[in-house]
Amino acid sequence: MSSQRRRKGSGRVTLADIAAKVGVSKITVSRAIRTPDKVSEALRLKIQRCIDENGYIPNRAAGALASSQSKTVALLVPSFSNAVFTEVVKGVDEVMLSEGYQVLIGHSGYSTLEEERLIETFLQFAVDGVILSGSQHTERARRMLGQANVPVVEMMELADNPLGICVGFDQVEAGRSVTEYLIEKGHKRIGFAGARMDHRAQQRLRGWREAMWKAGLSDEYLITSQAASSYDMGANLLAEFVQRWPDLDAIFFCNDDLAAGAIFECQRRNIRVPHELSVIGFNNLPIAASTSPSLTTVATPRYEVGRRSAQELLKLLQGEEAEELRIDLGFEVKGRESA
Amino acid sequence: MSSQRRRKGSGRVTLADIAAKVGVSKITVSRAIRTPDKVSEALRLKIQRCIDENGYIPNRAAGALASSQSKTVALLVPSFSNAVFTEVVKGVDEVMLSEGYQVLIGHSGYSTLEEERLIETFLQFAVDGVILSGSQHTERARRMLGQANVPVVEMMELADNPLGICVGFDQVEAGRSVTEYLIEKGHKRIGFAGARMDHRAQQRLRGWREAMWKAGLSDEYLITSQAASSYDMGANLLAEFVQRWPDLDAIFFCNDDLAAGAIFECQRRNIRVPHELSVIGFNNLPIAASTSPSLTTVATPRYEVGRRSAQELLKLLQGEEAEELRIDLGFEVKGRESA
DNA sequence: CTGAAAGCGCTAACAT
DNA sequence: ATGTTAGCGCTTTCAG
Repeated sequence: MSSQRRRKGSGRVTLADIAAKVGVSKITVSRAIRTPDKVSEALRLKIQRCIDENGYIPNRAAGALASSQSKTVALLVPSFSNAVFTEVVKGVDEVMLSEGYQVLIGHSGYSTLEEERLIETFLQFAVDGVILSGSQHTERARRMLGQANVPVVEMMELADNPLGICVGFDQVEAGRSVTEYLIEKGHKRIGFAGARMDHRAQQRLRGWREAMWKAGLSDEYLITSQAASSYDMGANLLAEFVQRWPDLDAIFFCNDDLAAGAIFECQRRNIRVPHELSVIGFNNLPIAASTSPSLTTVATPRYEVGRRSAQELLKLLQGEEAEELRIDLGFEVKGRESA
Repeated sequence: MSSQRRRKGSGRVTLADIAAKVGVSKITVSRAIRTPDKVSEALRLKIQRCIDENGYIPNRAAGALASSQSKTVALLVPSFSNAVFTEVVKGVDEVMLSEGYQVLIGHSGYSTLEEERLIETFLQFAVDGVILSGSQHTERARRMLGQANVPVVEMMELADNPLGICVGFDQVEAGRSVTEYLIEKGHKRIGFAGARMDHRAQQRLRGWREAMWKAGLSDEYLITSQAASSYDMGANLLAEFVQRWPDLDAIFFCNDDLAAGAIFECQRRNIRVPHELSVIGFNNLPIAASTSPSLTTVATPRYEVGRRSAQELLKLLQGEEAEELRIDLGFEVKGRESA
């Protein structure tokens, strides 16, 4: 007859159920789970058995509410189809998992507006920290992150004005370096081919341009597209380059997908790489080592960026002050057959 | 003063804060957000302004707790680096987002034990539904899902005994089909090359074997590895095949990554594909259309599998009964240059 | 080592 | 159209 304002509840087994069955208080069950050494062994075992038998699964929403700590962090990447980020995700995930944090992953599709929407969503989940890709965010996203007062790490590039701290490498410098590598090899007419020109690709373009200027070479051999990067797009870009500038020495493709597509197109057109034309890519994705000829490219520390970002976030989460605001993990020009 | 059992709280702006500032009750603010038409326009506007000004972000943990629905679903994939699943994720995400659900993504690294761990974690988040890859799960995972009483969709293969419903295509049939395609082309010595032999790859292998038997052909040309799939592995497998069986007609690689790697190796070895050797892959990833020669493969409806899985889960979430338990989305042999 | 009471921030249920 | 009250399932705080 206990009727009167009955609520549904989830119908699942709760901490209170376990407590009642074992004949202890809720807090003791809670302790047995979270701080086992604060509960006598006998009791702990008894509680554990009851938990197993009843398939009790703690409700984290309740826990988060009570402790105002969700033990989750948000990780925002531009895209899953971009293999660059799969390793970043792996690095973040491994570190966070080992510290008992759950990583909530979102992909913005290279849209800062979608990123803003995701930040809002994840903030609703009361994430304890946020890892973002890049340094380009909407005003509102910045404001929300500020108000929420959560630690933020930006990765993959070194922001001038980091929201919190940033972990990555100098994309401009990388673009410059690899262009200088080509120049040192004696190339003069060096093109830049880009697609999906996100902020990082634009920085590489800037590096190319600076290197060309510095060497007194022309930066006219430039074709970029805002469309998505793909093997096909790489093939198309190559076709356009050889048609417009038949006497080109080399082309710097802003990523390995494009460069690999260009290599395939060269095979079809019987353009001998690197004898007639040098091709370089960016990122050192697995495909770079496998094509024929293999692809000269820039090796980027993606996995390490993920790990380090997570480690730094963890420090902030534990209340430590950041020592370095901009953590540079470097890059390396990887000479192979194509250039 | 008012001291006595004070708790920390999150320090963030809450619904109560907004209610107090506007001078209404909490539930009215709640309604203004969730069911705007149940609040007078004037009040709604006033509340909305206050929310914006104060940067209020609803706490979903609290909402989930109160309503015992989280408006989130879990999506478990074996791997992010496998491009097959990036499209599945995209399909699921698009559909779920459009219905106001947030998708929590986890990757099991092809381990059913890791999958079990993820299921437990996501169940702690009180997800409303779960989408799994494949039909292989641990006993404990099955039990947890059963007890949690959430709708489950398994995707990518057609389980004999689905946990809930399943959405995919017949992997055995696909393996058989593409082998028959080769047989019809007049090939007799057809090899099967596999890596990371997950359950789906094993089913394709079975299809190959069945087709070979049916045609009275030998199934001796078989090499598989439990190691991860990669371009390199494809190249290695090709090398091993041509060494062991120099007179082979064709090789069915269990996925496009392997097949592409094999194509690259053929280029290096000057093995003319398809004249000397036919090569086929599986999945029709973007690379299949781009290599030279382009890759004959099996087009699989990955994106559609994602969308449909989400749609079916949505139906279950709304309490509808499942009409079909096994939803077959088919596949298509995609003839190109390599076979 | 164990427990009682209070409350995290929100929504369901029952008013008016 | 708006409000009151209770309570979701857990952890914190204070006590013993």
